Amino acid sequence: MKEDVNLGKRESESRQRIIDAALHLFSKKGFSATGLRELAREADVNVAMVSYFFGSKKGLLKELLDHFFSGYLDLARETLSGDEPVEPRLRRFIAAALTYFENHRDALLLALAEIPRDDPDIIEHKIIWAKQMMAEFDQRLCQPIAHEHGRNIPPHILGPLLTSTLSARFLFAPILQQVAPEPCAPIDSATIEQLTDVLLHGLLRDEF
Amino acid sequence: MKEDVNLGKRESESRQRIIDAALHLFSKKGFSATGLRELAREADVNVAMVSYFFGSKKGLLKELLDHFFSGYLDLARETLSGDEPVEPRLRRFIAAALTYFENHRDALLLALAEIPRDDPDIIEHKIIWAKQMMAEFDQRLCQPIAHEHGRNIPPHILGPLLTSTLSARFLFAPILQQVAPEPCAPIDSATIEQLTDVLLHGLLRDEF
DNA sequence: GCCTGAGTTAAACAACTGTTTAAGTTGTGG
DNA sequence: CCACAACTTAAACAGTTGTTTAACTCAGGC
Repeated sequence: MKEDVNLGKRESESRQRIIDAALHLFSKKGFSATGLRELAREADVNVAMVSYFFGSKKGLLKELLDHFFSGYLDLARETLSGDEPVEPRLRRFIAAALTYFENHRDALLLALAEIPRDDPDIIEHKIIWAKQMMAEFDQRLCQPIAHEHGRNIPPHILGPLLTSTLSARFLFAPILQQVAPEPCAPIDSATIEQLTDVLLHGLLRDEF
Repeated sequence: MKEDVNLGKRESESRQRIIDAALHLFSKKGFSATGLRELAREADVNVAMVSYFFGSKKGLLKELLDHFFSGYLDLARETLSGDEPVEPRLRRFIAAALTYFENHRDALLLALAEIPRDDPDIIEHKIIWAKQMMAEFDQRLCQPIAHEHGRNIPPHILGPLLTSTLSARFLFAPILQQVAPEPCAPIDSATIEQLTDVLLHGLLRDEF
């Protein structure tokens, strides 16, 4: 984050309204298709406030992505740490990630859209995050799984697999809500259990 | 597709160049962040040719998405049909989908980004596709899995789960290629086998 | 009350956007 | 050769874009 981004002594309400409006609009229309005047209107601020608080439209995007990715990394570290066998740790991770995604649906959709993008202004943050996630998954999941269960899944397979599988419901929810109501319901413990079951079976059971 | 979209008696090379350039640029930068002049430059055509061939920029997007989604639906129908048990059919589907995604990496990334978008001009196609996929998965996978394996996974969970899990490697490849070289290598049979293994274990094995 | 910093605004700006239009070119068939 | 359809182009257009700037307002501290 640039040093010249303005932060008041008190947490600014306008700033938070911009963030909320940005998450909403960016997730539904995409970053580039959302104009700043539309965003400002929804946030009830003047269009210049985005530059004032975030330096630029892209600065706003970076902040949203950084916040989301670092939250995800933090929860992975918290849930995967410890000396227990991998299974309870993986259970904890799955439940925590699903809850995190549920609570940050818009940010998740935005992040998923931005992951494969190659914008030079943004890519470094993503690379830093990806490296840290890969390291965490390798140390905390891939190696213990290999040790305890004899399955060798490299981190560049396991990382994307976990994140995508756990994201799936949320990614498709906006379109599936037009087909059936269930996908938009808040994720419940039965669904968490079901997805946990599928993933634990898939990752920790013996050769098929 | 609008009737006034121009199709020549001979397959137009310019048209195909536009499609190729669009897939490339839309997948890397997103639809809205890709300007038509940039696209025309890469395709070596005049900017008016997009409207000439596709009616509009959005017409081009619709065509790319329709083509991708219908290909995916077709392969699902082909691989999942028949009276065999669900396991060999699911195996076939997984291998075919991974190959399809490998061969249409750019279109996949574009489609994944567009899935949660709510653009009124495009959403109907996605809904039609989603309904058809759900019906296919329900009939061909959910019900047989419940029958043969006693696992009840609703189509609105299974559909997104399969598609996302099989997409994962490709979604993260552009960013992970900066971390390690493997994610960008063409998908090999060992990786297909590994992902098949994980999914079959996860979906078809007994309660954990 | 004054000063200062933070927040806010309206206007301006240069650049870009997708689309349209009219003219021109090319290829094919009679 | 001519007619016609398909393809191609350059220019124009109205609208939109993100950013900048200067002026103003507000709040807090001295």
